[in-house]
Amino acid sequence: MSAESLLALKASEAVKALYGADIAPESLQLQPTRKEFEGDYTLVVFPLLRISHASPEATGAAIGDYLAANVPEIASFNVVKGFLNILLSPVYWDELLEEIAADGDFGQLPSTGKRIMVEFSSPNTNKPLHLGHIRNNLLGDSVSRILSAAGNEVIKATLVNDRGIHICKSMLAWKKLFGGETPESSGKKGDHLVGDCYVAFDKLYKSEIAELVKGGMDEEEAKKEAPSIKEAHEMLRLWEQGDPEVRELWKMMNGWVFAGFDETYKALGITFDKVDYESENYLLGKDLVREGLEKGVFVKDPDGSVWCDLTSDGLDRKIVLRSDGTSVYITQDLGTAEKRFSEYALDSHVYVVGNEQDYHFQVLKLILSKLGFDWAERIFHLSYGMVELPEGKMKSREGTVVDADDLIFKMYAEAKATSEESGKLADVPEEEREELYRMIGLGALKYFIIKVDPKKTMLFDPKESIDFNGNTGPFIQYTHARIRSILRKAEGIEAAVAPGVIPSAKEVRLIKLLSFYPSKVGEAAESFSPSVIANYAYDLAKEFNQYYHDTRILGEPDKTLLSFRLVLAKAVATTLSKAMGLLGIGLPERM
RNA sequence: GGUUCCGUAGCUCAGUUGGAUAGAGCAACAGCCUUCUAAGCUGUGGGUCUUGGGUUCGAGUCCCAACGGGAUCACCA
Repeated sequence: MSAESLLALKASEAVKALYGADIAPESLQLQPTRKEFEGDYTLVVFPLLRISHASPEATGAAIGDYLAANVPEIASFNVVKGFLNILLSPVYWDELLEEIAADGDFGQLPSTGKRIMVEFSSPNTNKPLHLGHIRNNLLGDSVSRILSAAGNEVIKATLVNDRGIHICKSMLAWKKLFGGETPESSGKKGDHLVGDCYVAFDKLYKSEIAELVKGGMDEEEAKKEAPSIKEAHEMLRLWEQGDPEVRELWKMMNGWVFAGFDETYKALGITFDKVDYESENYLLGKDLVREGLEKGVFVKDPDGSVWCDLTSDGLDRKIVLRSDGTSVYITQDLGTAEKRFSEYALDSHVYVVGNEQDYHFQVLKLILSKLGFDWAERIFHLSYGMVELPEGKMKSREGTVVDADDLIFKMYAEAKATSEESGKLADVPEEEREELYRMIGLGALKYFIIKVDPKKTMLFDPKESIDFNGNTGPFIQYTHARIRSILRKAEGIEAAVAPGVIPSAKEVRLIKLLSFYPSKVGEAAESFSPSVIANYAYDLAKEFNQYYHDTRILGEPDKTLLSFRLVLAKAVATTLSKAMGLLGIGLPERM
């Protein structure tokens, strides 16, 4: 049992014994003591004054006396205003450390028996991935790992957006303007080549619009009448009819893009359990529309289009089927959700999608629950904020994006430069060194993104490179490398916790921090927020670095104490490694 | 305009679900490498938590309003 729950239980007994009132242990306000006060845990007694009918000081002292007499783990207590600070005994910390060190599954929470699907990434195949996608991928990957550590069975899924007008734009531009260029002939990564086509289309399209407007057409009209957009629409129609030539071109260009994406995913260390393609799913949902019409959830307009009226829920009327009978985006999403929940018997489904689609998911959930699916409320939209540049939003079509591949390479190069400057890895084999540079560069990038609360819009300034000092991934990696270095040198020394060691204040703080790890995993899972884990890992690393600075480990003459410190250091390294592992960040043996 | 998210140090971000004197990092300045890795450690300066009300023993945190910023409200995806 954790100290916190033990104390809460005993405090609840105290209240019963002293004042005759029943208070549930979990409703007591027990928290870690702030570091400017003496104590380990603090009971806030203000809420109990109504029961005790005594001053805060007297109430705190009375409960403190009771606890000290009945809980052997308590060494002493003090009362400051309405705060009862409780100090636990050295033996308690020794035993706690021993428990943590011996538990190979520390931080792996018991199974909930639940199966959760996490959908993320879901890229369009008409342009390469950029920094915004990186945030999506890292969040999805990390949330999956965290949910899994919290005892759930997790299925990582992605839905590749491989068809539609945007793909046709790239295809058309390639056909007209790229003279048969291929990734092989140009040496360009496939997704980048297709992205160039997309930009080229946009340029052409805009010039056509300008031309038409000059000729006296109004802009709205020109946007519809530009020859290139009409051609793109024609191409989409041919694609839907299965025209062999169009399908062939589509297959070839998508193949380039997939090869490019694979490289990027590999560099980021991201994998999926299930990959769906929109080209195979886009007809899903039509049955649901039929069903909804029968149930009266949807209505058909005279022109044949089908709508869901959400005005009584404070939203608008939403179209679910066009007048020509073809489906819209949400139709497919309705169908895909239904298919997944029934096929996989999901308990819940998390969608990692940017906050620009908040409205879409609100509507999606509402329509599903109107259709009578009780699982609709177990859909969670993990809505994350945009990554912005100092100038504002990134725009693919205008080329103001931070390219994922470029950024990953820059981080690697930066790590390499920093490392070479220090010369610490001079004797490490080339291949291993390269591996370390990648790990550190990626660690800096991933941590930078993931330490921020997902909800918040975050800023990235390409002119200032991502830091390697301070509250960063490499800081934590460095702390780990230091510990591993000590442990290598300590090989042969027996490391065990012996009772009777009186931990220093710093050591107690470290053990306490370690003991928080499982509850941090739970908290992160509950709020779908990897930043909780990132901030925890930083706190732990920072605490250890302070300890490292003023406490010698290997030089300690007392064998028992030496052994205790080695166990502590190892537990810190292991926990850091687990925590960072949940963020998809590797920790090096040396750096 | 409706809905929704956000507003904390010069900058980037935390803030344990309402608790004690609001914390880190970067940037600036001053120190610490004959001692386990200086990608580290220590110190100094820096705040009307956007503003105004309310709820209560207690508000950065909850409620209301205003101001500022983002997103969204298509027979687009």
